[in-house]
Amino acid sequence: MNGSDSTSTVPGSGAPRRSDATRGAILAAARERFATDGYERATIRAIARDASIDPSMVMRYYGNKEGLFAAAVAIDLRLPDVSGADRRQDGGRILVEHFLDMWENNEVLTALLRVGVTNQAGAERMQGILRDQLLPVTRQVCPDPEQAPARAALMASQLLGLALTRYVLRMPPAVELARAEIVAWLAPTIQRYLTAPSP
Amino acid sequence: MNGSDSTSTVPGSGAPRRSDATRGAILAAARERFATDGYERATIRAIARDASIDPSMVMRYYGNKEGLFAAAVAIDLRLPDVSGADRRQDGGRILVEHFLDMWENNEVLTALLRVGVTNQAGAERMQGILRDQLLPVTRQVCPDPEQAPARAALMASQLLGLALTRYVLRMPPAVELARAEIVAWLAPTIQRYLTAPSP
DNA sequence: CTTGTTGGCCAACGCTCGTTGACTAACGTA
DNA sequence: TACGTTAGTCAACGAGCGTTGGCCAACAAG
Repeated sequence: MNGSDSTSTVPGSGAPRRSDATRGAILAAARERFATDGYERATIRAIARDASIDPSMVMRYYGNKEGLFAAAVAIDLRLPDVSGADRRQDGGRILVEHFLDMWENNEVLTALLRVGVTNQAGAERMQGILRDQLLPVTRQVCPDPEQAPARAALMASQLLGLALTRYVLRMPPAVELARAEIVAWLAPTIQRYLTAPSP
Repeated sequence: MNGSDSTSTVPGSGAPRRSDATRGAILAAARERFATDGYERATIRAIARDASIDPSMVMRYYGNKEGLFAAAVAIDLRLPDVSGADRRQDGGRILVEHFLDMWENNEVLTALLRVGVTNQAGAERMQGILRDQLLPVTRQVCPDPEQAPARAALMASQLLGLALTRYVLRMPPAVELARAEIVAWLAPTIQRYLTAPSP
């Protein structure tokens, strides 16, 4: 729905190609299929059909299915800075709200979660996001940097668990929770994992 | 590893069949494959190979792949009673410890989580477990029974999130958490979702 | 206009899958 | 011993998959 990217893979790099529209259509279709079907059931043929091109084009542009997945799923959580003294005490709420925004506007996150569960490359990609994006934020804020990995893992468990039950498994009571309820319940949890003294 | 079942589907019902050993071997192999590979990549041929029989036997005994999955994955969480006045204040810790025991001794849980993410029938099975097993316990303990679905969903999000990061995605910091650490961090969270006044 | 390059389609390959049905061996009973 | 039932094997089917290579059309540069 959003226009985060449409044509060229890396905007402003290299010469624009005549095929950029097709490349973009393939990536968009791939993201949607991976998000709804997971890795195995998202077939190249179905993705090509969605993009209204021939399956062989996918191979030409992205090499193979794994290459397509790698190109389609690039995630930048754009985590907000919560290291300021005024924001530190509010980090839980800020992070929960940010995650809800992300998950509800970006099908790539659903795609990666679905793929990570049945595909080793997908699982490693998620490990990388924890390590390169969530862990640094945690390290900046939590009391003892040595505890940062454990605290980041706990935060990931709660945030991914919410995404799992609400956006992937679509368990009715999790779907029916209002956004404000989720924030009210989860913010203290995340805040505790982030800054509370270790129990 | 545990001997919760070995031969006949429903112990003590119907006449024992000569093929009960084979049926059991098929179910055991199916559970293992579904747990490690998920639904699509767990092929009937591989399961039959593990059980040292012909793939057609699987079809004969369980009809088709969905039937095999339904027979292989039957989950009873055996949730402890935490409605007693003395246990109510400790429900969080008791439930977290119980879940850890379950997940570490029962590959069926991993199988169902892996399958639920990419398979509609699996997702519905998980919804049923929330509804029929976790929800009743929550309803008995939480202050306002009308809030039970929301509270149960919150508990499920944290507990399934831990299982996801630790047992499925195997994120290193989540794997390295000691059992006591997990209990110490998660018990207050679950306790709060269970009994704290709604925020 | 010619020619090289790029974008795209088509038909087929080899493979694996779930599933089927015919056939054989072992068993239990009379 | 004879026979129906059960357990199991074997070979094949149709379909869908990822992937390949050859071919044609549109464009850009000389």
